[in-house]
Amino acid sequence: MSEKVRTRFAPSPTGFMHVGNLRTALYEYLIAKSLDGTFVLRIEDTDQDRKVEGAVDIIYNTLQKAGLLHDEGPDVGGEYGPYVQSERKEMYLPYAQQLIEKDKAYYCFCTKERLDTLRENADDPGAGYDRHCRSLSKEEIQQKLQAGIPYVIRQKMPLEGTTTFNDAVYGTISVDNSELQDQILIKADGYPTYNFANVIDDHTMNITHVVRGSEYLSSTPKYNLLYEAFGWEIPTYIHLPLIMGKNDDGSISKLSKRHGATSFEDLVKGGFLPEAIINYIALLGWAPKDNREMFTLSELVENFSIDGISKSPAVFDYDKLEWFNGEYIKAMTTEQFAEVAMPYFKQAIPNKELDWVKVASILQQRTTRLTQIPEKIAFFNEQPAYEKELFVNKKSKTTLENSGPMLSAAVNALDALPEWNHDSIHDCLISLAQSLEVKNGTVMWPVRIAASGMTVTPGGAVEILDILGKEEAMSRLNSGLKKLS
RNA sequence: GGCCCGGUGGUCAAGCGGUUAAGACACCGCCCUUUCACGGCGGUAACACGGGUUCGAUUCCCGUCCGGGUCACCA
Repeated sequence: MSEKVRTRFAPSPTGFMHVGNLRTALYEYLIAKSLDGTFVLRIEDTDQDRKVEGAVDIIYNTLQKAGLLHDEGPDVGGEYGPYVQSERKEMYLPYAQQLIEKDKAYYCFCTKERLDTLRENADDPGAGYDRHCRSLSKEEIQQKLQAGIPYVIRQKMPLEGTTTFNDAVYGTISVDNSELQDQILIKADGYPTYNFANVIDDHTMNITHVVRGSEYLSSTPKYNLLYEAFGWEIPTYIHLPLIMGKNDDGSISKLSKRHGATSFEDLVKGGFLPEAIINYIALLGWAPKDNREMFTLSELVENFSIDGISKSPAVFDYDKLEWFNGEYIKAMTTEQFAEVAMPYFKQAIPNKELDWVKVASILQQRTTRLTQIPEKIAFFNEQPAYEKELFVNKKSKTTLENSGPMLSAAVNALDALPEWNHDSIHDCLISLAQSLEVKNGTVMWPVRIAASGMTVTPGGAVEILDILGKEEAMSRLNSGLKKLS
């Protein structure tokens, strides 16, 4: 019987979802789904000091918004639960004791203080633990245990030889065992360390593909030694290239807060759509066989394959994300766009009821981030003060001298319109330009300036007048006229 | 510093012994146009370096350099 693929996303509840984590979750989801497998969510909360209130909800919300729905997890259940490590606390110690019996682990009674001074006094920055307790006699151990001296359990690394493992993207990697520290498996508070809990949980939850960032590459030999000590089958390792950020000095490093918005929530707050974020990060470290770029989540499932994963780190490019975002915005219907844009409309124009679909229609092609919307439409709410020099435009052939007459003619023609809508305004102004024998821009420019007070606006003179409504439009035009006289 | 990994335009990236070395973003120019966008067309720009292997290396091997990661009672 061939085993079903199972991947897991195992975040710690830190209070935000870093895009690197989200990308890992995405690939885990894609690997599982593209292989008809199961995607599991497991919460890794073994660090009691770092507990953050509400952090688990952020994880749920993010996965939900991103569309990465898990098949098993704390909230949806499953047959391998519990899915929260703190609730599994009791099961780790017996496994660690099993390792002690097999002489693959040992009790360590060293205090934190001793370790600190050890570290301070070391000339070699990579010296690490001196294995002081590794050779304690059985009697000494019994004695200390009975005396209630706090202890941790450490993994007993082989002193010689090498450990080799295979990674689906990086290939075969060998490390000298002498490089490996006797890492802690069980902490003094009884909780397992991440590395230990990971192995136990992945095995007991039947995880077949361990997917994680390449920062774990160098600790993977330790995992393997653990699997081997237990006699467990080693999972398929899939290490992902890191997502980097560019620093001010031009160097790059692991993407972090100083590089700007790096959490899913921050990005959404910054006006990016979840679909665009997913699409973009899917391509950070993976490429399809063809050169396609636009993918919905389900299209990613169809096209994803492990051999398309890249080895080299990728710099997060906000410009490219923004391009994707713009593409997603343009692909919406106007009504859909109006809906997602509504909070931003209300922010800029809290007290007026405009024809929001019309507003959306002039904005949609020029919006790449939703947060750009308020400043673009604020002039509808209130006309900004402007200098009459705005009426001068070379390309439209407008000057301080001819703008007045143009505007005046437009006011007269517009005022006489029986109907006020896009087409009537358009035809009126176009025919005005024709009868005056000037280019369209020569009448449109002054009208748009007077209507908006802005040199750059979404939409042209016609759209703006239409949305403003006749009363407000005429009032603005007339005050523009006053300014020019 | 030790160990591990990586190195194709500014960025993401195809390529997997023989190519005029794709494509996308960004940038620049032109066109369209009632502003700005959108759209269309075009352009600048890359195989880190040095040795091998080979008839032939961006592709394979070695070294150098550069970059990153990792060396916690954090995950």
